[in-house]
Amino acid sequence: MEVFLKSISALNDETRVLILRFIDVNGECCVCDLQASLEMIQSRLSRHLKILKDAGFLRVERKGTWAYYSIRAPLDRFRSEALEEIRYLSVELPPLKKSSETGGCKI
Amino acid sequence: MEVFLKSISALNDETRVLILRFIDVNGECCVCDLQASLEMIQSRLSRHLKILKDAGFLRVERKGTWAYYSIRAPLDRFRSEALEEIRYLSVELPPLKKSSETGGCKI
DNA sequence: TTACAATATCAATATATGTTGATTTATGGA
DNA sequence: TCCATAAATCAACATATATTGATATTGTAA
Repeated sequence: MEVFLKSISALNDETRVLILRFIDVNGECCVCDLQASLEMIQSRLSRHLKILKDAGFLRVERKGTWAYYSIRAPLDRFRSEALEEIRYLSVELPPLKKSSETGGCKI
Repeated sequence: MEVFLKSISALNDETRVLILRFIDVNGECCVCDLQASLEMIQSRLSRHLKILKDAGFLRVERKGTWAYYSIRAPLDRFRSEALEEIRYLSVELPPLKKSSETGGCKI
């Protein structure tokens, strides 16, 4: 029950659904890319990324001071179905801004 | 997005997951059966049933003063997967008390 | 070591959601 | 009609969660 509710409550927020979808579409992103692309302040983004990671949807890989988030693989059946459902939502997704490649973050 | 989040937020509560599972296992139940079986006060139960109904998981059929709730059929793919997931949770399910058959409700 | 950048966490506040007891609505019977 | 029962809704309160700005942590380079 706990694990199920953890997955569910992680999905129970429009911001996090957007983040999941964005990473699903664009692949691995570092936090500052997400900040730039989704126009969210850092503490807010960091919080939601942590919730999605703890619920088993995302994984993090640290490279120096950067943290790269991607969809965790493999996802179990239910999380996979949830992600599939999110793929079919009509969401206006902002374009990816690769701030980390075009001259560093400094956001 | 709205519809998806409505489904998710309906599932985002241990009480409602229990109610869903209980009705899934026992079939159609009236509110006073649920009250007796799950030991919940009426207003609390009624609230959660409404949320599950509005989210598309349950349907109601009124028979006189009684309201009978059952799993809505057919469920769409995602709701169906969610229900399937709930079937595999290790939940201690109280036995059904058919108060409505054994001499009326009067709870 | 010091400084700085990226990220994580904390504290305060605002908003949403759950619980309860009281009230209201709807239905059926005397 | 009047009353009783089942169920829904309301109001007050408690708890949980999101947002923000500030602070702490971590890693890198001078």
